[in-house]
Amino acid sequence: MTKGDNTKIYILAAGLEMASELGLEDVTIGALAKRTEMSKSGLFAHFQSKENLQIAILEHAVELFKETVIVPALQKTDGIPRIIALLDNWTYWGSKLPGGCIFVIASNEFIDRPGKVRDFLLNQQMNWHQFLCRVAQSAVDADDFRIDSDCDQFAFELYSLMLGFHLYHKLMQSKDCTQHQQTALARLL
Amino acid sequence: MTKGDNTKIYILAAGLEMASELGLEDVTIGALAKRTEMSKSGLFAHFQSKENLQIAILEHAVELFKETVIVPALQKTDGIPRIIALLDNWTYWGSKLPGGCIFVIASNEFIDRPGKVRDFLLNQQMNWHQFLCRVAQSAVDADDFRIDSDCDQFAFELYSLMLGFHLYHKLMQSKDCTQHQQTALARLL
DNA sequence: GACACAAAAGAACGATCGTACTATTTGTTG
DNA sequence: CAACAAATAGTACGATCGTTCTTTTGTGTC
Repeated sequence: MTKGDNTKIYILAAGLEMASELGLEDVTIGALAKRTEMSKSGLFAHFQSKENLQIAILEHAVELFKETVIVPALQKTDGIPRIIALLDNWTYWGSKLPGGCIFVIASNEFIDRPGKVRDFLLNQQMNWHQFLCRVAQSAVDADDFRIDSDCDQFAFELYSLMLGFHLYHKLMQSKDCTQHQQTALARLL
Repeated sequence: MTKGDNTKIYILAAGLEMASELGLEDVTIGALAKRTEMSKSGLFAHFQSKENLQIAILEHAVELFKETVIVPALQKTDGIPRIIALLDNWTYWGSKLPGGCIFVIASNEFIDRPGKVRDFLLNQQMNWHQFLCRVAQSAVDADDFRIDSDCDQFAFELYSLMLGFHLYHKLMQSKDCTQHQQTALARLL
């Protein structure tokens, strides 16, 4: 672990927080340099372009996401316990970032902005959906679900509940949304 | 209807489209002036500040939203027919804008950006939730729902499905998401 | 057609944008 | 400690940002 690598991680952590607050596009080199107490050029040298910085932030977020959400959930037993853990971990993940889950924020931001960042997000979101499908399938295999359950359908509905929770919690600061999400999940299971 | 009013409406229509593409923050005075073939200062004079422009775009969107989504739904009979119409109209509304529903885009954008724009969005989203609640209540009154249905819960789940559809459709371009949304709605009703 | 007022354009402001180039500092290795 | 490479800072670039002020153009009224 060289010095440059340490700095880079430090930058990316600050960049991730900033991206959650303002969106990826408004993580400007100058503002991020100020926040990390570096010079614009010193920071820029790590990434060579703003687009690379944006993708590096997302890659960093993916690593954190795996640590925070995926790995702990996979340690639970197959089926419903894992699904519940997944939802809990996802909520926790969103609570650690000021604007909530960076992938939700950035995905909405880049819906109509073609380029490498959008491509990355598209890929990440597809992977996430696939992962939810596999988790659902493992619940079927564990006999927690009816055998004819449509895993794609389940993944869509589960992620929709996360998106709903995100907006109700972060924008509207609804006190009931945790309960609403739990109730909806119970019916879904 | 004076000339200035006409121009203003024309600007707001272009601004709404641009905001759906890029987000409200990136609707730049200069870029919007180029798109409307006006001068920066000529355009600016209509709004006095960028914040006012952003709010004017949202107010314009609210008017359009009422015309497109709310009013036609209220013409349907109470209960399930109205709910189905609402979902259909909402989907149509999102399909007319390049980045999808401006309120979803802007809400995610302004989650952590305090100010008048966030306040406006917060209010608009609360109203939207309340409206969904009332529609659900009218379904209870029309005996389409069980009498003990929790309208808040229903509104949360219905809006979550819209948010899920939005992301799956606009970012991931999923072909199945219409079907998934329909299936989820059927179970919800 | 002259007058008054509204609407739009023009020009300029300091600030910040992303990026390029050059210098300086810091770390590692012989 | 010298030498070299890696990391960071300094400076400057044209472009664009939001905003202000002044000037021109357009519209409606007596």
